Amino acid sequence: MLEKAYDPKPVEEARLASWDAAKLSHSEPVAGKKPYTIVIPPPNVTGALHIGHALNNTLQDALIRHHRMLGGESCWVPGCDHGGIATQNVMEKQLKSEGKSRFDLGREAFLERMQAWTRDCKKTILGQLHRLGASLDWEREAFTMDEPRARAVFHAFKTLWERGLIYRGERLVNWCVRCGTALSDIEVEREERKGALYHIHYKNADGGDGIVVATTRPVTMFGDTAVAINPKDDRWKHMVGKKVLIPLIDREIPIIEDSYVDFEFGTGGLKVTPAHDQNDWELGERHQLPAIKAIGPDGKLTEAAGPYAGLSREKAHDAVTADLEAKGYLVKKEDHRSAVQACERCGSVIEPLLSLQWFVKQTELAKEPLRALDAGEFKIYPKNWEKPYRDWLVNIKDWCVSRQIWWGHRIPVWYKEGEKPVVSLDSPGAGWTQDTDVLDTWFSSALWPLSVFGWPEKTRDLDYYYPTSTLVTGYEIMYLWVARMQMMGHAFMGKPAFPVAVMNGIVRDKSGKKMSKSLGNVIDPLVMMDKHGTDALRFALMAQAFPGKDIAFDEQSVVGARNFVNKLWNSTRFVLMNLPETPAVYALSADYLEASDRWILSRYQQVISRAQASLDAYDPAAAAQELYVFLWDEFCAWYIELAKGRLTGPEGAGKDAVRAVLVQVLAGSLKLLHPIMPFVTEELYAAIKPFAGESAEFILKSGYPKLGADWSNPAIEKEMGKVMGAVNAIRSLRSQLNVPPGLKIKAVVDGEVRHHAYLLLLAQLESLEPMSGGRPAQSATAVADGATFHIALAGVIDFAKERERLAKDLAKAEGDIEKRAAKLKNMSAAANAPAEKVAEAKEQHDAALARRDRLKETIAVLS
RNA sequence: GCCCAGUUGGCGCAGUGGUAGCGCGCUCCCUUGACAUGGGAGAGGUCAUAGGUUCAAAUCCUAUACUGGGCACCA
Repeated sequence: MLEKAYDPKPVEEARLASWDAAKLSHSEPVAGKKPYTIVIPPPNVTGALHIGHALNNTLQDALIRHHRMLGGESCWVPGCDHGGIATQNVMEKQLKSEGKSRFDLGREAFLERMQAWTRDCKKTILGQLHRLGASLDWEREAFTMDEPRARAVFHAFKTLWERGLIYRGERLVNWCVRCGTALSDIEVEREERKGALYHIHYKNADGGDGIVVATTRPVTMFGDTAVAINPKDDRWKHMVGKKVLIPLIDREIPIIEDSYVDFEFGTGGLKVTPAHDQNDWELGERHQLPAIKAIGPDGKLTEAAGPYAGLSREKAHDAVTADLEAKGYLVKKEDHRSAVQACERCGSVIEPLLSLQWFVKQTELAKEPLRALDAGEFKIYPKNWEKPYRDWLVNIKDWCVSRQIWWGHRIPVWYKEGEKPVVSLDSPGAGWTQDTDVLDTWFSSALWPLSVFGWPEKTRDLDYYYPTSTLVTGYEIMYLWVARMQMMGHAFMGKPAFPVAVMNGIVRDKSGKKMSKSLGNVIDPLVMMDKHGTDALRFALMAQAFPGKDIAFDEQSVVGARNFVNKLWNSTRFVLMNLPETPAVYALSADYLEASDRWILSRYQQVISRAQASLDAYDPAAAAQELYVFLWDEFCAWYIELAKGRLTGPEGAGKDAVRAVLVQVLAGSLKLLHPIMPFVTEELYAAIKPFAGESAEFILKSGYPKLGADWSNPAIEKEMGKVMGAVNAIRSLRSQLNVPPGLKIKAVVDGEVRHHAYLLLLAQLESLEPMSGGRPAQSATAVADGATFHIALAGVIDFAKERERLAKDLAKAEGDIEKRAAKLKNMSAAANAPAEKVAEAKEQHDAALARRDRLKETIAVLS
């Protein structure tokens, strides 16, 4: 017999062990069978998983399990991402705490240490996924930097190079001074920061008045190669063609005209620094201006800054502004808010820096993904993400893929004095040296759906599993990852990597703030699992995972889910208690069924299709809620209570019939819940399956629930609705009169109501007789739809109070009638109101009238 | 500046034309043989605002306000 309360820990451990032993989540190509494939968004090896991973992976697991139950060959590929800069930063922090830097170790020793760290980290992460119940195909574990993936990366690089889509060139790139590397455009975040706008006087070289320019960053002036004005700007027109001197260093630069300059901003004079600003770079190109670097890759000023050379950006800023003021160059300083770019990984301010980098041309690669989107070959859920995705592809810029870090795939290009560079995995021979940069981590991530199946080899797996079926990931990496996988998929396989991408939201704290270590509001999924059980965490997340929406996560939701798990446990316990010890099969049959049986079967049938439809629409929250309400409010609260009538009675066909309904509906519900709560459902299924006539070793292999016949029965649902209404009315009356819940009372009924036995059972009635003659003395009245109940309570009833209570009911009823009458009037007057709806409204209106009349009648008798 | 999403009871959220729902919290009652991780009964919302379409609007349209996000930015 089951314990009184569900204890997750032993069940989870035992079930995981049995699933592993049976290799339940392993997949091999099966000829003629269409696979359902998902590749995991590989977590970075930066530490442990957070609650967002729990959401993302539960979502995928639910889809995988669901498809497996539907009979598909499901394959979910696990793995981790080496995580480039993010991971290197973690290691550098570690080193720093030891008082070292990566340069102290040297490249080789550093990479060795990274490998060791990676091994540990992978173990942690995969262990956590396992613990979460993720039915990943563990034999297919991949890593973005393992040998097969390295081959894929090399092949991709080489192919793109040969197609002329990769080039090296000196461009202005986003440079993170702290990380010491270039970044792509989407790895920088923009934020508005408070700053100042400095108006600086540049004197004429020949001694004239000169010009005043406005800038937020005076330090960049050492890289100025011109001052630009708008050709329509009369204030400065006379300056065109003249030369001015950069303050403090007195280097001569020309005044040029360009319509880019906004003469309403600042002073109308724009200092042009091609080496440190994108717009200035473009201006420089137009006017063939030289680019002078004033700031180096280390964030310090260069020789171009004369006396300030060697100072950091920040120190130089202070020194330069102070000197400008002291020497009278500073005309004005005003408060100014400006957009600053920050490194997404470390938050430091990005320096636009001219440097030699590798780029992947994007315009051509974006063509096929765009076509696929427009052709409906690729869909994003929820759909509103499709527009930003399209816009990004349309306006795409070349992708800077080289990073000046050590952790990553080294760029497979070799150089030798006097030779053309060669693309090769290994050294082409003596005297050749390899490029020291590594590739952007997203380069290997972009190949993930291909590389995990052995591409570039034409493997059986690749042929079978590619393209994958669904990608589930957070919307924050739609450009970084989703779009790039599609580009690579089209480029190398001629097909999208997946026809569907499902975007999950961000798990925030309960007040809606993003979780972060510094805020101290991080929720550890492991802690939640330990405290409340894995199924509870999974259910809590799924129940809130509305498509694309962020979740405000409150631990209370897990407690609620834990209670639900326990409810499920106990409902099974109840059913088992009412079954014989020696298993017998209770198959569903139409014989001996009562109204309540037909009612729950009708409801159950609807739930089966709705749960499936919701999951098919990638709406797990709808499925979870549907199942929650069905199980708790309908199966437990009503059906089990009604079943007790027969279960406490004598053995016989009727009792076996109710057992069959209990067993079959419960077993099916467990299957429906399994994708969301795998552990408890497996445990309970094992206990119930002999009675359900099933023999699958695992619930996952038991198939999706189906009903042999069509049990849909709207008439019974309506009929039972009336019974429930009557029960509620009597219960309400009892409660208001403070009748003890256990006390059985006598009642008489005026009007027609069916299923007296149900009323006796659920409303705690001793008897229910049809009213003969008048209303019983000393009684209170409950008015339900179609029937009036009087319960005799000698000595208990305060007539004044009873009248008051009924008057309140009457007021409600009158209000109700008013609304219904207005609606009916509207509809009747309208020519285009559907007849069916009008009839419905009429029926409701008449019922309300009848109810009011019966209330009035009762009140009249009382007074 | 452009675009997208959101605005529903104390809190978190469902609800795409026909009498406002759920979870949590709150109030009262109940340890009745599945479950107090439970049961029963309640209180609590003019569905952001203003217009419009419609017989009928939380739901469709248009504006406005606020919140969040994406994109692009004037140095």
